[in-house]
Amino acid sequence: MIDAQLLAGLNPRQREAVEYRGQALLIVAGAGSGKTSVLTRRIAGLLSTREAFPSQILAITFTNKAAAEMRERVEQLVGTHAADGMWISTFHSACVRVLRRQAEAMGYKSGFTIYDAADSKALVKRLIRELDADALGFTPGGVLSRISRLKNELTDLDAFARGVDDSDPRELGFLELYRRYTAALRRANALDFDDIIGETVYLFRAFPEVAALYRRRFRHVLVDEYQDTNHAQYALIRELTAPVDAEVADRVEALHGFQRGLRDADGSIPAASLTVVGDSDQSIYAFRGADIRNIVEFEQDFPSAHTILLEQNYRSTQTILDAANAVIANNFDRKAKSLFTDVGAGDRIIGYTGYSGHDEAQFVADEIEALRRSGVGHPQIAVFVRTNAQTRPLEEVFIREGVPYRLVGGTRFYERAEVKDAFAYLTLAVNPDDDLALRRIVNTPKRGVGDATVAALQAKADREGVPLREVIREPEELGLGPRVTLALGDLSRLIDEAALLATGVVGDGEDRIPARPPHEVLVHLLAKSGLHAALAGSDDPQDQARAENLDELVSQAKEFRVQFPEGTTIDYLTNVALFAAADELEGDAGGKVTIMTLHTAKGLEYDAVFITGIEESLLPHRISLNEPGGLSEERRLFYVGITRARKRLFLSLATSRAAYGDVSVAMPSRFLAEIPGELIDWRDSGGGAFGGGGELGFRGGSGGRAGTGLSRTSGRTGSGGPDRPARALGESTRPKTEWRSAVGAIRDNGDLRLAVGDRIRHDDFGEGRVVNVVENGPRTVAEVEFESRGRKRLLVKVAPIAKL
DNA sequence: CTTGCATTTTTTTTT
DNA sequence: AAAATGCAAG
Repeated sequence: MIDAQLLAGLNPRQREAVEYRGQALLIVAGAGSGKTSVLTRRIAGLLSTREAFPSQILAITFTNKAAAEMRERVEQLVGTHAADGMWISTFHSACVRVLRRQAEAMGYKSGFTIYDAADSKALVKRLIRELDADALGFTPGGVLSRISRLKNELTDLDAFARGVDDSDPRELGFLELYRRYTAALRRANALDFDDIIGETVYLFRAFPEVAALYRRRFRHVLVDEYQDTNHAQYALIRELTAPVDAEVADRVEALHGFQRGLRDADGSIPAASLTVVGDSDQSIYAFRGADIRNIVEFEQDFPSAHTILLEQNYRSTQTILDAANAVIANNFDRKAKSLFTDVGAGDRIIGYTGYSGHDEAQFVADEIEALRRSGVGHPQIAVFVRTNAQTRPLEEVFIREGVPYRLVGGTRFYERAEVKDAFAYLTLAVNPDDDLALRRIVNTPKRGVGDATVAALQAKADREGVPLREVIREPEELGLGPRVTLALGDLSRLIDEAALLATGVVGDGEDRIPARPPHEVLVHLLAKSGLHAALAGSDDPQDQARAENLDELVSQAKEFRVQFPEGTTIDYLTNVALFAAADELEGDAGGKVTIMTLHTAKGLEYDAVFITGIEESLLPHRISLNEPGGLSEERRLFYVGITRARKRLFLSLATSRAAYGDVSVAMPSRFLAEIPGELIDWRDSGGGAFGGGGELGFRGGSGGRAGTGLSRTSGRTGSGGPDRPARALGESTRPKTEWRSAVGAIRDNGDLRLAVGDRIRHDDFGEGRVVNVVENGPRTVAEVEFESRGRKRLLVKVAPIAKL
């Protein structure tokens, strides 16, 4: 019997989700429906009733941060140490843990390197060059995404080769690239992100005893965000939750000296229980291979499955939920589901149309200040963007306005060149086979090792079938210049020293000394390689910043030491490789507003949420429109964004936006027309991004009335927004004409040039005379003295003006 | 082999 | 606008 305390405060559905016992359970959990509470109480229930030991529980989350949070909440329910033996981690962390333990079985060494996207790309780029494959139209990105798709589908090299059309030279070219890519990873003792999952599945399939070990151990498997699993992850779950034959079970128990565990009548170990939690409407990772069918077809996959729907939302106001429901209803291929709450309507959504990304950012900054004055603190506020590039104007305005913020994700610290260089050194200390790492740093800092030298090294390595690292062990044999020979010898000795520090293994492993913690290895490498000195000694201020980044890296490595006192250098590198953007959110926001992408925002909630850049070609993103299901996924992304908000929601867009060092004219997103007009209060675009002056040309600024240029042209001037049916219709039948025609009102004057003294006519302000022009390419601003309206500043490219 | 300058390309989202 | 690439000069 589950303790009544564990069920306190739960609604009947949630309670059922905690109490149900059976082989398979699907919890369809709408946004904000309290699924984390349900999951943690379900785990706590299993522990407190002694149905399971902590060690028998495997919970898979989407980010490390979510895992830490879940562990903490389970601990709060059942006591601090009860949760210790549980595995709560991401797919990738769990698989790496398995693979490091069983690496030899799969032909890897335990110290394998994990290649991130940039590493993989660098490798593919080189392979394309070597094969002259760009002549066939191959690009690194294209090849990589295809390889990734194949791996997510568990189509390995052999399987792909069997099905390839060998009359098609392009197909053969791709096969050769796939082959070389696979071979290079193998030789480097490296796995890419997709391999981490795939190789674990292959491991379980090839070695039933290994699979049995984990199946026997994990009696309860719980998977969060199930809608974002790809085929390989699905296969992994099937492997983990399959029964074990009697003979295999006997063998494994004998081999490891285990007691005879739980068995069925026929002697087999029964399948573990599986609980998955997900929401098809929040599936936003199809581009990464996530297959929505995994959740849609769960009941077919597990015929005994029980399904529970959680639709009551405990997060948002009814207004916000109405908007979310209306938007998502436009996705035609979904099961009807509609969130409701009993907290009441709350405030209306605020809409804003700016004339530029800066203007939009100014609106956000102003509203944040207003929120703060009304008692909403910065940590309760988040600003979402579709693409990382959008954060720039936000940052600029926030800095100018003194709005404290933290940026999550974006150009990540760990992706900076100097940081990756440092990691390449560290990698070589634990994985000497990693040729890519050696290539990266062999001439960083400069040692006079150019392409020709690297080619000579590679040639010898290929001849002898050894990694590059071995070739630089005896540089004299290469017949290079004396300086280069000396430098390579020094580098080789440095790697040996670092390897000794990192692993504590001397020579052939006969002797051992205590391994040093990762930050000490790092400090040694940074000092002795000259990497830090080369940057610190440079007169380029950017290099100074890079040197400081390395200092910062060292402090982070020390921080790792505090968190994981037993962590080895390999653990540290793994930790960094599997570090996710959302993991940065751990701890409190420190009094700051959070800026992040819509993707990173999934699973989070804030009192006030700004969704910015709600424009055609940004949300939905232009590229997504060419992909099957792309539009629906973009709509889900918008839905995810909306449902993050508890009390206040702000939707904004800009009519022109800087891109590629140019200004492009944007149209409002079709998604805006899907929100019932009465839910949104459209503000005009007044307010001075240019120092409190007038409006920079966009029509919505005229007259200070409510409503944007969009609603004006649709014949409405009230606060109701565009005139259109509130009811959601199928996408194809939905009338969008008024939005389309509204869009026609946005001007693009091309490269109209104005000079002081020119007379112009503005659609709203009438005639005026140019009194000043600040040339700034496409962002040229003209100051105009209007006869009736006074002085205004206009963005020449987009203002509704004509030269007289 | 390195440096500096000119030219081209790039931005979707991420474990 | 910034980063990556290509090319010529030292």
